[in-house]
Amino acid sequence: MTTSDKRKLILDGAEKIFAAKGFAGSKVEEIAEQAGVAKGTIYLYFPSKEEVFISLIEERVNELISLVQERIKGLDCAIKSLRLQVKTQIEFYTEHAGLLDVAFQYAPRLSYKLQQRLNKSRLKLVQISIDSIKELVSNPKSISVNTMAAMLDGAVNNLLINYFLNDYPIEAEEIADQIVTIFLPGLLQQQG
Amino acid sequence: MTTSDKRKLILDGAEKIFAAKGFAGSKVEEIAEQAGVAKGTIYLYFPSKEEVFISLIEERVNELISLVQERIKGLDCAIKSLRLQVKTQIEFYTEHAGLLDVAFQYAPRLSYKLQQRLNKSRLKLVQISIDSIKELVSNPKSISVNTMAAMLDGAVNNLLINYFLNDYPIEAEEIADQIVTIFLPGLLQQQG
Amino acid sequence: MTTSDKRKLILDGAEKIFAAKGFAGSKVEEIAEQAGVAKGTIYLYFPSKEEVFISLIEERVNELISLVQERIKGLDCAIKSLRLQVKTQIEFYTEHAGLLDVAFQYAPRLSYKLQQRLNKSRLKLVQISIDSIKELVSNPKSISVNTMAAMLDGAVNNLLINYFLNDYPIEAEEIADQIVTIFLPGLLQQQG
Amino acid sequence: MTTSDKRKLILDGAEKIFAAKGFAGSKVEEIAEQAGVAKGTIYLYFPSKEEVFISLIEERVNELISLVQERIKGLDCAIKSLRLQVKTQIEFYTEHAGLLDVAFQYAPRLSYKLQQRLNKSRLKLVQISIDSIKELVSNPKSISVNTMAAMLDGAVNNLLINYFLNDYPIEAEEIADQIVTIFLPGLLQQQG
DNA sequence: GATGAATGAGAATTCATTCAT
DNA sequence: TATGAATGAATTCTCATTCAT
Repeated sequence: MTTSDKRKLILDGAEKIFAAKGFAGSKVEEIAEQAGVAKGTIYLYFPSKEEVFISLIEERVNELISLVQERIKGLDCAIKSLRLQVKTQIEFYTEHAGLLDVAFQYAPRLSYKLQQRLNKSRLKLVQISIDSIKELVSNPKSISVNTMAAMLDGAVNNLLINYFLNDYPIEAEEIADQIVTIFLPGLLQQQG
Repeated sequence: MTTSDKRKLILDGAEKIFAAKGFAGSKVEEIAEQAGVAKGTIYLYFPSKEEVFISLIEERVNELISLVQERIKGLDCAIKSLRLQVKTQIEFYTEHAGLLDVAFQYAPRLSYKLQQRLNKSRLKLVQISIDSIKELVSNPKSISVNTMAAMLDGAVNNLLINYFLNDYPIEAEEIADQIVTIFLPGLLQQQG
Repeated sequence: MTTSDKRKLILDGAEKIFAAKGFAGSKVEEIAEQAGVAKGTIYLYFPSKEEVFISLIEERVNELISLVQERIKGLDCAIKSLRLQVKTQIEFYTEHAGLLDVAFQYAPRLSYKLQQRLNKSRLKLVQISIDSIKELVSNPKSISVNTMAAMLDGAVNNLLINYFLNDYPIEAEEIADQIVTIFLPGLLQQQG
Repeated sequence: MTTSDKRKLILDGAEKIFAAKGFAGSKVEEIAEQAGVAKGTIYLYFPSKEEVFISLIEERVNELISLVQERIKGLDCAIKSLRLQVKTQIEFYTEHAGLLDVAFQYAPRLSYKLQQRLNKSRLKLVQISIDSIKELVSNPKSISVNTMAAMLDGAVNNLLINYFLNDYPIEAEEIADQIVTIFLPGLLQQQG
């Protein structure tokens, strides 16, 4: 097993625990157990519990971005592209349930330097939606693309939380359709 | 000073600290200091730190609900009613910045009994949006009112976070307009 | 029991443990137990184990200095004064066996700021001998008073360690006599 | 490279680290690094960190003894012999600054068996001074040779520490002269 | 022999809660 | 009622030692 295999093992274990219990509620020992390594091993790969946390978020955000970019590459229909972006995001959030919420929730308690790193990741995430909306609404009339992207992201997120809370099965296709159905008319009316 | 005055004092202090530092990051001592009472006094009014937390959320959610109900009472235009509901929510969230997010974030780490209480509050919140949308869209075609309400709530929330992050001034009127502008077309098309 | 009583209790407990086991070998829990308080209580009075250590040394050095100054006050014979100073030092070291050695041993591992504080105490200690020798040897011929004081202090210290190691009973009178017997001729020849 | 070469490498590395940071403050990893070997290699040559420590002291003490014996062999003047012994000790202590102090400081925390071994080394060291004083003071009047030797050793040690603390350059000749100047008269008066 | 990744017992420190005043 | 000193369970991080390569 290579060094980066073990790093991945730890991050995967950390994700399960952090997503379930939040940052403060997750014990390093639990993470180690979940990852199948010893407590001390975690400190060979990361200098602190906080650094495990930040690294995990950065990793996942980058994965999501790569995934979206790869999938919508070459699509020529802006509506299809938006829908696919939303769907990919839903699938990813579902697979990493709760993690990203936990992530940004804890930001204010981290050191300034770590907050900066987290915020960079957060901005990368919103950028995905910004790109998709830009493609769709080239000259928005009255609302900025950023604002529209923020609404879209929030709607996606909260709809998922709602599904989780009610224990509905998450069907990415269906949810993506619902989102697009509600948003598309409003977005299109923004076309200048 | 009456008993309920002191209770209020404690909850107000707790809100400031919880909103800034999250549940785990907030020390009882800090809350006491912020409230201007001694640490021990808090335990005269609440049996535990967790109970302070839950009581605070319940209190604030009830305040928001009363406020919305009072404001939209007697309005006969559904669109105006929706807009006012959104605006009120924005003003309230702004005043209690971060608190409600913190609240629901911590839910999974509380005991089952306390989670039940928190979820009741959460459902009450979504209910506000459900009521407004029901008024607007009496017979939705393909998407449930709950789903639409969840999107709306998520969009409101996230837009606010976006404003905070970018240090834009929060103008409730303007933000409410933006939300309604994007959502209204989609919602109206749902009219069966 | 007043606040300073408890502080004293902790320092007394710490002295026993530090002297017996050194800084690194002493556990905060043991110190607490020895002092008859809970582990957490120590952190009400001192911010860290290191601070307990430094405070203890400072306290004891100040006590020794006061004791010597008080005892030799008013003596007009320099030889008697030197002898009394040596004797007092011996009695004090005996009562606080090993503590001061431990103290200065650990200096290099403390932070710079704490080292400064320790060194101040160390200099205060040597100053006692310097004062006594100055009184005896007003115009030293070839060796500085500081140098002579350092030899005297070292001899006192090591003689005591030697007694401890061999489990001889420590008779301050006798040891003071031995020191003075060996040193006096050499010191007097330094009289310019 | 032979087995004993590597052993020497490790002990030399250990000395630097132990002298600078004490026993508890020295990490096996640092010692390995300083010695230019891997951590695991140390455990091929020594069963534990403690054993590295004790072996180091024994080695150095034996070197010092050999050095003194060799140098004063054949000298017929007892005073010159004493002075040379002191000077050799000073040179050795200077070269191995701090090591021996560290050594005996840690004795109480070692296992009984290891303490015995350390004490044997300590006695060997004092024996050097005892031998020199015996040569000078064949029938001491009132103070035992051991006692005088302990004073001498303490004075040498402390004078060196004093020089270190004040950052004076260590001139073995000069310091040996100062020691002998102060001690000789007292010692000679002990001649029965 | 040599390596250094992995282990896990052990220690310092924190902080919710209690309780004597 | 109100206080805040005292408690000790719980948690993060360290580092001597082992062992597979």
